[in-house]
Amino acid sequence: MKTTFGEYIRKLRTDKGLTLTELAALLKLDSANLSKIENGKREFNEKRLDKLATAFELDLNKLKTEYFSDQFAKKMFEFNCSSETLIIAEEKINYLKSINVKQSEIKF
Amino acid sequence: MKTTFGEYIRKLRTDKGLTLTELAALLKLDSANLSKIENGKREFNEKRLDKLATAFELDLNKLKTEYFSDQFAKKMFEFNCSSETLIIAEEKINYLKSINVKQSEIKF
DNA sequence: TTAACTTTGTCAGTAGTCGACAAGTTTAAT
DNA sequence: ATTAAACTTGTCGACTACTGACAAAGTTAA
Repeated sequence: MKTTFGEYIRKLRTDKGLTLTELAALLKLDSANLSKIENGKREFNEKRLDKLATAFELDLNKLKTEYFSDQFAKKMFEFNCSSETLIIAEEKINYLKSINVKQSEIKF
Repeated sequence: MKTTFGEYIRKLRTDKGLTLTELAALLKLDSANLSKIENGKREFNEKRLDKLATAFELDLNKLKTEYFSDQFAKKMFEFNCSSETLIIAEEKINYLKSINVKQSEIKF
């Protein structure tokens, strides 16, 4: 699982013996654009994650993990972020969750 | 450091006794929009990170850590991602780096 | 060679972001 | 209570980036 998201899709597709055109149809997108996605020249739109999950009978949560980790890695690579960024990110998620709880408490 | 990026800016600003208008001028943006940023209703554009660093004499790397961790946390919170996402992200960064090294080797 | 598959380039349409301004609200001092 | 400064919120046009679509070129394997 250390591949990019594009490489990941490609593997899924070829393992199932599908052509770009066939998978593109399932995902409701152009085969040329799917090619670009697999080669990392376009982004896969997160709105299509559920379609991808159904196409390959995958767990959506695993897919989200694969997808968003890819997004984050690309950003951090591009901007040369320290690996501490991910640690702080985790802290912030908890902070956001706690805020959310508080807000719910106030609301109801 | 468990705050959002907006709260982080606000703290920096108020600690220095600056008004929105004053800081906005330093960052070359509208005070109304800076208000939205501090309140999490608009994004802080990453292109302005260096201006922010100079305004508060901060280390740009620390600032990037703060900024991108915030971005990632928000995404993960919004899409309810598993915390495994961050672990996989770290693996992928190493993968990207190794690819990059290989490409450099080929190129030169 | 030829047919299927894949890659690459381009472009118009569209969606989302950003700067700017106006109007409204809050805060603090008098 | 009045005022002024600080802050918030809503809106809108301009700008930018993303997306779908198609054509054309390149690759692969029979």
